[in-house]
Amino acid sequence: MSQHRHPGAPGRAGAVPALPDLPEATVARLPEYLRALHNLADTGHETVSSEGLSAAAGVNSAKLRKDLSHLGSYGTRGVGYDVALLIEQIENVLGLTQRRAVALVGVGNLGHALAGYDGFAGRGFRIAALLDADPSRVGEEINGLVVRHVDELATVAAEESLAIGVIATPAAAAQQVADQLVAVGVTSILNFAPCVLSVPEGVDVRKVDLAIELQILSFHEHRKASLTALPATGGSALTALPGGFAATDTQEAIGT
Amino acid sequence: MSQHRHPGAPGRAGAVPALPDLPEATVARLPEYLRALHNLADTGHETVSSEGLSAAAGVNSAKLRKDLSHLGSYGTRGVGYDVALLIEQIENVLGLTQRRAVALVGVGNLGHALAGYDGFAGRGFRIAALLDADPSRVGEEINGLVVRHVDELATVAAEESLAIGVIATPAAAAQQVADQLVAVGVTSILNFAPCVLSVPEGVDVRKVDLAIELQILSFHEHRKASLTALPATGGSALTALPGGFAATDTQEAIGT
DNA sequence: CGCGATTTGTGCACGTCTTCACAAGCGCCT
DNA sequence: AGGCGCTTGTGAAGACGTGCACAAATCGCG
Repeated sequence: MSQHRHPGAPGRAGAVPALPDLPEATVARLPEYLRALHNLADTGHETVSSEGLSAAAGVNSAKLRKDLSHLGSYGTRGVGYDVALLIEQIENVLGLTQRRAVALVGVGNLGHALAGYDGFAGRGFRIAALLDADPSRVGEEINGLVVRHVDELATVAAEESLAIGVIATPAAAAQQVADQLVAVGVTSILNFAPCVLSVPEGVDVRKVDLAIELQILSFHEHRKASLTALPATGGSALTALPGGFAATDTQEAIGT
Repeated sequence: MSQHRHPGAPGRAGAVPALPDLPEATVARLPEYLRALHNLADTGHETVSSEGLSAAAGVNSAKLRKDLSHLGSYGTRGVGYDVALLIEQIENVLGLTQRRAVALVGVGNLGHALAGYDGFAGRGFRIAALLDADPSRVGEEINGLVVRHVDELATVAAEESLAIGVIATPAAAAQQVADQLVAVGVTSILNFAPCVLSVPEGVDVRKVDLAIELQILSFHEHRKASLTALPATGGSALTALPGGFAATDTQEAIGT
């Protein structure tokens, strides 16, 4: 039951968690593994093989093993991974041991939905404040939180240590909000506004854009339509895929 | 003003648009370029250089040129790209010339927000139907559309050709909805439910998971905190980044 | 105690993506 | 017409990510 201590893990740092400098692609998949692991834990599984976990997470088993190997050696050959231990390790690496405070700016259509999203509390986050620039929205109560004016951001930041800012404003306001977030010390931003943010070095920005996702799907749809229009060069070109389909964020064809 | 005809473009297909088999990474960035181009067009720009466009889209200029070169040669050396022409070409490649019909399943918290999202109409999509399994939600009118029961999916599909299905249900219902979508011929799915979907070959699934995005940010936050805790080995390790930061979906540090 | 079944962890080869650096091409000015 | 500056398009090299295939390690059983 070692709380969080790699026995002889690689990576030479002092005493602290010892960040193993994970590949970015691995980091992006760890949350996926974590979710699958929680599911397994809830259904009473004590251990899981790389094969089983990879199936649950929708990835290749070799990839999963390589990903996990970057965290250290937390598996037992011939047995598999201890579910509880692995959950603990991944949460540790992702920094989810502390419940991070999230400030959500923009309480419009999307902001409302995000404020009511239960995936926050369940996955290591806590909405610390709802903010909006529109005075008519200030004071509204959503999910037990009162909307405050965005200019109170400094006050909010003083009250508690904000880790992450979520921008759910129109594109026109996003840059200004980002600047305000950065000004109060936020160094991680999740941007739902369809625009590019410029931020100083050291600040991370991730973007989620619904329209972009749809357009990527549209491309594939367009491509598939063109393919079926052709007389299928070389056998069943549709059932046996051309073989360049699956990519970064696209899952495809996981059996029956 | 050639409507859509590559002069001597590579890629040997019959007469139709001639899909050049773009790299997936390029496809993922084209929508970004498209948005930047629309902004430029709205502000009166006739042409734009790769440098200018790449700055507006938040990417490297060489990458942008290589991406665009995959579409064909639509630039003029010494001048740049014709904004209107490039918009047309990208929309053509992405299959946005036809307004694709989107079926949105799950009209809960998030579904409401998506139904009200104006990025659909503006970017080549049209919500063809709102569906939900909850009878108490059926009949509700959102944004001019009436929510129908998910079992009517076949009827909806018969009425018009559904291109894309969006799943905004709880995770528990997502797989069943996906099956239903596939059953009526949908071959592209955008999944907001935090779970892995299994679909037959030839069906594309893209996933958007808020919690995952936050957890990835959490990791970087965690890492940055650990770094500042150290006595900064080797000069200003914080202002001069370790140099392995920027990745797939993460923009970082775009100057002042 | 040894053996076989099982599963992890990883070296290696391959493919994809990114970035640099520069030749080729275009327009403008003289 | 010729030259000059600017910008595209691309070859090549390097970084990164993926997946195979197998050795090393562990458990259970006879």
